[in-house]
Amino acid sequence: MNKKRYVTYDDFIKNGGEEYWQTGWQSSDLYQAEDFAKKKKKYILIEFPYPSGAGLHVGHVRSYTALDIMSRMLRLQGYNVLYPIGWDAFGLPTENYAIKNKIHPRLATEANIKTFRRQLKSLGLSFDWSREVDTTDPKYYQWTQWIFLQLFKKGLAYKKKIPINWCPSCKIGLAHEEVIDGKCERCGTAVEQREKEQWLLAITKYADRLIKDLDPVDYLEKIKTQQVNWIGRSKGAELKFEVRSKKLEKKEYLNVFTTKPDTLFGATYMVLAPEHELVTQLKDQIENWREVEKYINQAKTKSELQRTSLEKAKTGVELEGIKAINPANNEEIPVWIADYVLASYGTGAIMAVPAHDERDFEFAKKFKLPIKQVIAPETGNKRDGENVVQGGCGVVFDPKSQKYAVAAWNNGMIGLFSGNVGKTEDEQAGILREVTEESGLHDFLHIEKIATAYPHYYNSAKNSNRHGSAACYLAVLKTANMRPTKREAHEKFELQWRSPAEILNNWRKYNQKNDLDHWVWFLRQAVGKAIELGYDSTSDNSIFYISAYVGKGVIINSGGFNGLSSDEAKKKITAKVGGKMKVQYKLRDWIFSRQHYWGEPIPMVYCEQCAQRKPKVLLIHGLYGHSKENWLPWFKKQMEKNGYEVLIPDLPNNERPSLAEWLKALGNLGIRKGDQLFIVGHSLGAPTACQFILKNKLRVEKLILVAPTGKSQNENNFANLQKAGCSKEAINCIKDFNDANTGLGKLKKSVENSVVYFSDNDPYIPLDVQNDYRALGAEEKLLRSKGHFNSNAGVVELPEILEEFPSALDFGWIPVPEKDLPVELPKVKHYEPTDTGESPLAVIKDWVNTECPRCGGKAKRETDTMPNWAGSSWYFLRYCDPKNNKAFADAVKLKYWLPVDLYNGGMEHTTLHLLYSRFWNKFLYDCGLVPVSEPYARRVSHGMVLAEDGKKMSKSLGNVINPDEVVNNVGADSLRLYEMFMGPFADTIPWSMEGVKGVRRFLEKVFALTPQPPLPRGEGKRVPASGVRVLLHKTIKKITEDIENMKFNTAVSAMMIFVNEAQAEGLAKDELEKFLIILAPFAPHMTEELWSRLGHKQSIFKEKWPAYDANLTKDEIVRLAIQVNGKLRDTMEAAADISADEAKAKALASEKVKKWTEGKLIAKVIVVKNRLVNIVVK
RNA sequence: GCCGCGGUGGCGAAAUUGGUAGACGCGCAGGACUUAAAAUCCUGUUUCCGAAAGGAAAUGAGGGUUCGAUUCCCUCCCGCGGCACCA
Repeated sequence: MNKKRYVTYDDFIKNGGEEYWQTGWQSSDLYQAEDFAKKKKKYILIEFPYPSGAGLHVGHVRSYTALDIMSRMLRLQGYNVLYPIGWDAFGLPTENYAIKNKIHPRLATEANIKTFRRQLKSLGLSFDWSREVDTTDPKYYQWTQWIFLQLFKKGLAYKKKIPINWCPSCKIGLAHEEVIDGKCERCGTAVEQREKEQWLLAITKYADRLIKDLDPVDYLEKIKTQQVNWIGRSKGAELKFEVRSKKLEKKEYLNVFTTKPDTLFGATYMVLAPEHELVTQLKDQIENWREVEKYINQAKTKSELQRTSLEKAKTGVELEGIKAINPANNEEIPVWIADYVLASYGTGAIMAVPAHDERDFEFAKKFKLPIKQVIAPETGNKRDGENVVQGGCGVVFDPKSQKYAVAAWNNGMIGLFSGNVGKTEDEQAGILREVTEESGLHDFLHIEKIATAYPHYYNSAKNSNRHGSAACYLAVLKTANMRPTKREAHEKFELQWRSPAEILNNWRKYNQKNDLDHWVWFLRQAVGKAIELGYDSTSDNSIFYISAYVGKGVIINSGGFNGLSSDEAKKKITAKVGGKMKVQYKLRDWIFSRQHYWGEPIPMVYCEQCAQRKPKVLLIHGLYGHSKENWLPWFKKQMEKNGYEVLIPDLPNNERPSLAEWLKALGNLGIRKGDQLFIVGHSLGAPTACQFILKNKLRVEKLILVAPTGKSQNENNFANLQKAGCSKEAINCIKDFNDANTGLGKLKKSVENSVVYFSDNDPYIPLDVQNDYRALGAEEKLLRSKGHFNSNAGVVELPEILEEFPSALDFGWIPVPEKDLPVELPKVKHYEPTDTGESPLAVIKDWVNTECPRCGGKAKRETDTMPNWAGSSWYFLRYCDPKNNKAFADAVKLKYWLPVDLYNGGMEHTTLHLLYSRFWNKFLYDCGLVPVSEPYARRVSHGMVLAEDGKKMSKSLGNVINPDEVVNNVGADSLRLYEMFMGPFADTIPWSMEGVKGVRRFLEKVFALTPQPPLPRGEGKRVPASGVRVLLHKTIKKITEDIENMKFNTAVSAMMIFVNEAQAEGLAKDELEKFLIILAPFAPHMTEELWSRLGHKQSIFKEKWPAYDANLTKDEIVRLAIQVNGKLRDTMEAAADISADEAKAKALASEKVKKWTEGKLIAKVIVVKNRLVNIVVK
């Protein structure tokens, strides 16, 4: 107990009252989470801070306090709460600070952490300090490196040459997030693109799951949508175009990705990204190479700034001498390069459909390329009994009057001149005939087809519902000479001249059923055309313009596909030209290399000798198999192209094989233990492969089994084999092989990685065979309709399998053995980046030069380091077991604590950190190392705290609020309470020093409420009863619910209301105690002080959260509003749950109400229980 | 341009999700205490008319649905955040 006596709250703050309790808490185990405790667990997590030199921000205080309140309440409610803290300390600001001040980043980091720790402790946050982690601690980053190695082993980390953001002034590669508006964050120089080999993580392989698994978790909706948009999944087709050149005999093909294969007939040209490899490949065939080269170079040096600038005018160059063939109609179309096509998305090439894509449209207009409509918009709403018709309308323009001809109907509506076209009649002739019959106009200067649509509409003249193709023609008048019109034209409408704006205005009134939608669209396009042609110089071209139609509709101008809906046509047209449906993502693989000092070293070694030696692939065929069959020849060719040595032996006796014989034959291939070896086994080759590895004790990088035979094959499968012409003896051989295939569990040790392919329609290998190979711990992949992966099922290529092998860029990259981790950051004199753009580590010769872990020869370490997203991608796992030196965390502890029940962070981290950490967690889950596939059950985010001037706090503006000062002036409790009270937790709110005074006054009142010396139990200034007691229980209920819903601002206000009442009415001791407990999470120091002052020996945080009496939270007397016609005229008090009739009678009896109802008819009385009575009078 | 969020007193904001708009706090005004100031306490405080009683208007603007709209629907304006040639 605090021996000091504080008379006022001010005494308490000024004389170290808060520090006293902080010291007390530190030496207790109050806030320590207990592994495996029987109590229910709750894992509450804040994003761990970056310990910058600026110290703690009041924004940190806001979110940490909020979750502190949550944690404290949960503990009081009996939960075992984990609320940990740590430091995300690698990264640029510290490195820059170190360079500038010539101090080692390690020392700077330590100093900063010290400050942060002191500041956080001064706020009375209930972190479990015994679990503190620091990403820059080798004991921590050892495991960050370890996870990277697992990613590498599973083929998810790979090297690739990619363009990076290069600052020519700092001579350094910049991370995406270091580029602000196309300029270097540090020096403001415009950033260039430069090619560099980088480590990438294949997050795109997880793209689908990162979207799907958002479904069950409780994230704020906007966080989910931001993640989904960032991943940017789109479904489409990959289509192949033939490319021809005048000189070229050999055919080349160009793949494009499109979400709209239904518009293929409208593809009138193709565009490649300037970086597309085909461009340089075709260099000799391109007639205007100089011009093309110039454009490519321009695109390369075009800075990020220029690319993102507002000016988005399309540029491009045609590849002269090159043509592509549209596979839909075999038409020759031109090929262009343009930088509006991105190399990094899809295939880096597009088919351009200007009629149905805005960007293509703009490009086509600028370079005068043909525009061909192939989708007609379907407008209006489908109706019963539609007659199918064909027709259209004419938009007739008179250049002299600058007006358009319309039919003005008797009922006030304006129409276009339109009608049906006969079956044998030419469309244009028919529509012009209708125009002349109805208007009399016939002498035209210019006639042009504008577009076709498929409207549903009601024809009032013919009283029928109609649907069908409608074309629109623009007709520019030469003279206004007239011909006689049809009778209908005299009787029902007359010819008038109007401006297009007037016409649209008129249609707005009559278009309730969307019957005129196609006309609206036609008019926009036709007038746009008239403007473009220079006839119409008065209409507003921001309203009337020709545009691409990007919606759905009915297929036209597409051969046999005409009349289909665009959705149906997608699949059919794709199938016709041999394309395949495909999914694309905006998400790119994660660039994981940084050329900086202050990050985790990437634990890889490059060995020149190993790189020179070609890795071997041994492919073992199956029963009846040989090297010239199925996908094997294709595989050999592809893999050799990729730099592998491929062995596909023809094994003896392939019609009646014996395992011993096969193993012997394989043994003679000259495979040695030191070889970098990959083994593929197809069908019966699979058990052979397994036994071959076991027998020869080989080390294998990756084992790939395709449609493996296994003991789970059943008689049915063998019967199928027999039907296919397989002899009984051969079938017995299969059984022999399968029986001999044992000891697979041992393979795990010598095989780094394994994968098994099955097909969903394999007649011989049932999916049960998966069980036979489970001991391998292999990844299982199920492909669609591949049969038994043989040519009978049409499998002569197997592109999926190529992705299992590292690319040539990865040859020679050897992982550091796990026992040698961590690879520690060496001590250096300078942390500055080098002139060559290499990491500063590259110059530390002692460190860089090392031994190859595979061959023992001379090798060099990777000098790039990891981005600072690495350490933060798994820190929440480490908190569960922070001191473990055998594993990143113990599986059983993870099982107890995960998932994180509540995770709070800033919106700025929803796309990167959140996505990256979900990805790593999923990966570890797939490895069986983490118990949940989604790490965070609930994610919320906090709003920013702005400076008092409404701007962001910044040193240069001098508007920073330092939490230390606030704590010194008013105390930590006031700071905490104010940050909760300032507004909704998720909103951005400016700081107000005046506002702090308000909560401080509140705390002073509470302090004064506790008498000294303490009162005996049950006694107070008044006899305990009624009002205050009821309010207390209501307040307990509200605070409990508000904390759960993170509505801290209203919780504080409810406590203020309670204290105002208690001050006036007095308070019994037990009531005061209950109140102090609910206030305790918000103001821990003061409540702890008052608790001891009331005579308690134990901490208030050892108490139980008070329960409320539900009976007391219900009102006995309610105040009802009395409205007349919805306006408040009086109120009345009544017993709760008063009946509707009584309430009505009572309301009608009110004098004030009578004033308003007198002499009027009471039409209706609405009674809302316990709320109001509304009298409707006329 | 697209997506998401928001617009309520002088200020930060409440409003049981369609039911008495402005709780609570700040500020301001008047008063008490004081020689005085600060602090504290009391009273008032959306705007307009009115001495008051009372009345009218009001939740960015306009329209709609409803007995009743800050809340639901449509159109528009403004602010913030994210993405930005993603085929």
